[in-house]
Amino acid sequence: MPKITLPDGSVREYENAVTGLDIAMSISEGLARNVLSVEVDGEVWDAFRPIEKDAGIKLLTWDDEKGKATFWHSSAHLMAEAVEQLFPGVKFGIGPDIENGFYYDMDFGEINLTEADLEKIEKKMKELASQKQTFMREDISKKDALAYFENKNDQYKLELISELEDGEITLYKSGSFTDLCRGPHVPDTSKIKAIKLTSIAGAYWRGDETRQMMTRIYGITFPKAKMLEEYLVKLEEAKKRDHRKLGKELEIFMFSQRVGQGLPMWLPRGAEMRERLENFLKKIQRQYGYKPVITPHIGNKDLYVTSGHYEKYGQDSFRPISTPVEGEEFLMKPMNCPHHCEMYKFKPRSYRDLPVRYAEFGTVYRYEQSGELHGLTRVRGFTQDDAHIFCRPDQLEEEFIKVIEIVLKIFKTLGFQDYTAQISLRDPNNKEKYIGSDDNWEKSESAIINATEKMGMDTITEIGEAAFYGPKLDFMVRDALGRKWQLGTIQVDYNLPERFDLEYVGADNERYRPVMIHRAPFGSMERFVAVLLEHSGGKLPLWLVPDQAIVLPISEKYENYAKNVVDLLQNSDIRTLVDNRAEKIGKKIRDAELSKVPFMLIVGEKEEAEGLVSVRRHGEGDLGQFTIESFVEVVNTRLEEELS
RNA sequence: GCCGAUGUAGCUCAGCUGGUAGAGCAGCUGAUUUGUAAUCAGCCGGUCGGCGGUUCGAGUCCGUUCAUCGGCUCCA
Repeated sequence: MPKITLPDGSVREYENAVTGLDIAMSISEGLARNVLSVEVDGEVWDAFRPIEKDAGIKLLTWDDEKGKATFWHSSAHLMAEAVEQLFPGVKFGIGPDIENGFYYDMDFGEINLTEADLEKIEKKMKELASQKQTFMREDISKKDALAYFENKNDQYKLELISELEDGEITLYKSGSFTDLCRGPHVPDTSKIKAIKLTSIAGAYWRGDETRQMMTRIYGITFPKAKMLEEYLVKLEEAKKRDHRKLGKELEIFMFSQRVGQGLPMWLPRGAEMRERLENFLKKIQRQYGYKPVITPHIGNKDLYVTSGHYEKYGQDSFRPISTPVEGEEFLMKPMNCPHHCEMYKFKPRSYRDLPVRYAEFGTVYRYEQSGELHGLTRVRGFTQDDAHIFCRPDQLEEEFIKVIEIVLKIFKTLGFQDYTAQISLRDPNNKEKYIGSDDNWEKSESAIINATEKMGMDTITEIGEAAFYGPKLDFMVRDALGRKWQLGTIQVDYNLPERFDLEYVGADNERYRPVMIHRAPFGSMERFVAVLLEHSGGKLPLWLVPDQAIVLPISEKYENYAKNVVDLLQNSDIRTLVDNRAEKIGKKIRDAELSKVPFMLIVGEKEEAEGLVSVRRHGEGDLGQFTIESFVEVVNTRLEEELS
């Protein structure tokens, strides 16, 4: 006689074991149609699995993330079934649901799958889905499970099973396909109405590059055809916002094969924009007591031997630069901290001098793997808005808080409201991956946790994600389309002060070791600008945008007046262009709209006669006529709002 | 680095089964002198990513290499 408690607190009693579907049916038929799975005391179950004991349940539909996950996981099975029918003998790895859809890793042996095959599989899936195949759950002993997949000659499933405990193994069967699976699944395949296999890619078995390369097929499915259409439209929108496309269109940056892969070059409009960002941060840093420093682009190899980076990354980096002196080697600097450590050592430091905060927009070079390069977000040469804070252990938490303030100020100014702060701690079961004493790790981890708590921040904590030298706090932002990007980072480091033998003299005249904080609120200028472009869709804030206004004379007759307007605006520090082409005003407006200039100033007979401009706002339209002075004021007010 | 795909004018793209390149936009020139998202005409522009091969003949087929894209892995 299970007693079932629903989320609203109501309790229903049933005579016998009851399934999620039964419960849904007893509420309404519509709900029963929509239910995908059911959460039973916090665990997601099949909606068709009998509940025998008292439980608190929640019926999951497409509107629940967990319901979606069930839907997509079942879709992965459906795809596997289709593949197995079309390509008998294919072996299966894993096929989970993901944030947007699902994938399945499969070993096709000698067969080379092409995009055209995706359509075939898709078609087969639709056929199978419409057969309304039910999913069946079956508990199976380890022995029987091994025997089953032994028979199928699927070494991947055998490997997975070998790692499972007897008694916790289940199979799911739908149509002709049986899979090792924890579940849960949707009641039947007919719920899967719209199917799109999106891409095909290679993926190492269990993410290990020394192991078999499998074929991964990504797909997404929906319960309604319209949802798929909307999703595809959203994908198109995302493509339009791609910073690689916008960077080209807006002339922000470029790459050249001849210069080299992953080596971005900032075009004038991009370089000016970057300078504005840098100046904005420099001003804040001055207020927070940072001192600018400048260091060279290369450093002696010994510097990185001392820092420990050479040992860890030397083999995967740009090769050292040799000199006429036998045995002398330099490295392109992969980070700025070793240089800054040496600067700390320039003179003896007193406890009164700390914290010392050295800031530098430092360009660094890292040999990223070629397949990993991606626009401005992943490059081989980039500029960090780097700074290193050398402080006493008792100052650590306070300094950490101040850095967080800077990061939050930047995010606020640039409109990244939706961010996640992730605390990355070390994996206590895998301590040999990290350097530094247990004691130091504990101290720095608690400093980060305390600082975020005092700032009242929402954080997520990831165990095992720390850098090898210390824990960190990373800021991830979501862009307008919900994609996640890592930007700012704050990292505690007890290791480099040790390796560089950094010291300060305490009040008791004893020598002590300072703590170091690495921090970069933007992360890198390249990545930040990339994210900013995608976040804004190229409609940059007025204070950053390359050209703030463009004057559009109606005809040649008003060119002189247009020139006057440009001069006046430039004198008021408004970045202004003029379009003097012999084109009609409609064409000039169209081109200006496409190039995303925030303000278009149309000038013709009326404007010249009365000393006015007709203002059109990008994406909004005509704002009416303004005097030059009042337009300047509109711009300045807007700038103040943005930077306040 | 690995798997797969792609690579034609500054940009976006066409070019069927091999017969020696084409459009729109941009640019230039001229005409037009224009009132809130494309005025018209003419012209310029490509050793079809590079190298090698097959062939009477290759943008089209093969090999190789470089770059880009989608993933995997990695990210001081």
